[in-house]
Amino acid sequence: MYDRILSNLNRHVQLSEEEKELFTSSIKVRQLRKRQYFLQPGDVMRFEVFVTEGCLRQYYVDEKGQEHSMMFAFEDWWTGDMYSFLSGKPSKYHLEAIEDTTLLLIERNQLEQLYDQIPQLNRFYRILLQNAYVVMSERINQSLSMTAEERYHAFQQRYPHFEQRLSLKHIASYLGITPESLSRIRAQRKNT
Amino acid sequence: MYDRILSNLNRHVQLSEEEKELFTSSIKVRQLRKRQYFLQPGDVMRFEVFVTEGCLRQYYVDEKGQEHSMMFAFEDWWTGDMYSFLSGKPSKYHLEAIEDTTLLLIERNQLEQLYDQIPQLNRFYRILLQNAYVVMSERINQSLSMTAEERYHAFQQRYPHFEQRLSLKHIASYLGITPESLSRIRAQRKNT
DNA sequence: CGTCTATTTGAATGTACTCAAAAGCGGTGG
DNA sequence: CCACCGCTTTTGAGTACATTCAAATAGACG
Repeated sequence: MYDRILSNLNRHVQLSEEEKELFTSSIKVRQLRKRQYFLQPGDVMRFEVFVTEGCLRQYYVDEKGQEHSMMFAFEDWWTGDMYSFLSGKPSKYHLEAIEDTTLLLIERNQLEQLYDQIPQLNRFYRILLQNAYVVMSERINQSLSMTAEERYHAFQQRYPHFEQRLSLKHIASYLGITPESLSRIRAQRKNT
Repeated sequence: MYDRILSNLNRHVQLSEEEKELFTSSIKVRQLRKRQYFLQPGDVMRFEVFVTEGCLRQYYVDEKGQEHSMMFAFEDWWTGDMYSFLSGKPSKYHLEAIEDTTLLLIERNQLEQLYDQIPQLNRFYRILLQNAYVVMSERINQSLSMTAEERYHAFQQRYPHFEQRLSLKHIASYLGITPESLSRIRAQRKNT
């Protein structure tokens, strides 16, 4: 049950058995079926979310009614809504399971306690966040310097396994282009 | 000298006098004149950087030779290159003073020590990073959902004071458009 | 003052979008 | 198991927004 999250922690910190015990005892489990929502706009995100199975999509619907995928979290990824989680204010995002999904949850208060009880955890979340930040910068970089086609290929290279598990529509909304455009980019590729 | 950085710290953590002493004793100071570089591609970023006076621009030059501004750090902001700082690998970015600038620097090793000596500092950098992350998400959001013109107005609203201190060219490269386009957007505004 | 860079303006071009319709695919219920 | 419905993907035609290239103007700095 907790193997995946513990080995995830273990990438950056070594915890004692008691610490592991303490950590896992703060975890809640949540099952979602495909198309179910974990969070919708207006909700407050009260948890840190770890995906053990399946995939969550975080997306935003703009004033024009367009969906924009901010991130996909497959098994072994952390996700959530940092802004809402920290500020306690309502989220702007949807968090939707795009496959049958299992989540592990840590509530905010619990996490604060854990920070005190397991000092290493500060380090762990710092590293997690730093990595997330670097990935984000990379993405901004790409949105500034690349064409739609280049962004698509960069996406394929960085996340080779995503392609099979995501619909064209979802990938397009992550890249910031229309499904039609992505379809054309793909078609073009095949004929070269 | 250290007032600005100490009151910056004070936003999120309360340090004792000894802790402040310890912290400031790890700081190096660096003066840059307008157009001087603090970092260039290939350099390794060895410092956390705090701007006390002036402004640093972080930018990236892509394969086509285009400049893309990733961020501007005015007085009272932290900046750097997270990726290079953490990994010890060469940076892709330029860090250029666009005004006469004063920087406070904390070397990586020193910071690691400070984390141990001043546990609160973990908290401080976590919050700093969380905020930076939220700002970044916001920016990705905008690049996915807004036109050039909308991004420009969002930029003006969020950073009303930047406009006077940044050139059109720099703003354009931050928004991901050409200087010509931004010039036209501005011209259009005036005639309505 | 002269030089260099930044900004503006114009015309032509291109990339990606919108709208529309057809084809493909998957799931559901009879 | 097949037929149907809804959703996804593809394809086409016309359009819009932003780019490129070029040249003129304005501004900054020595």
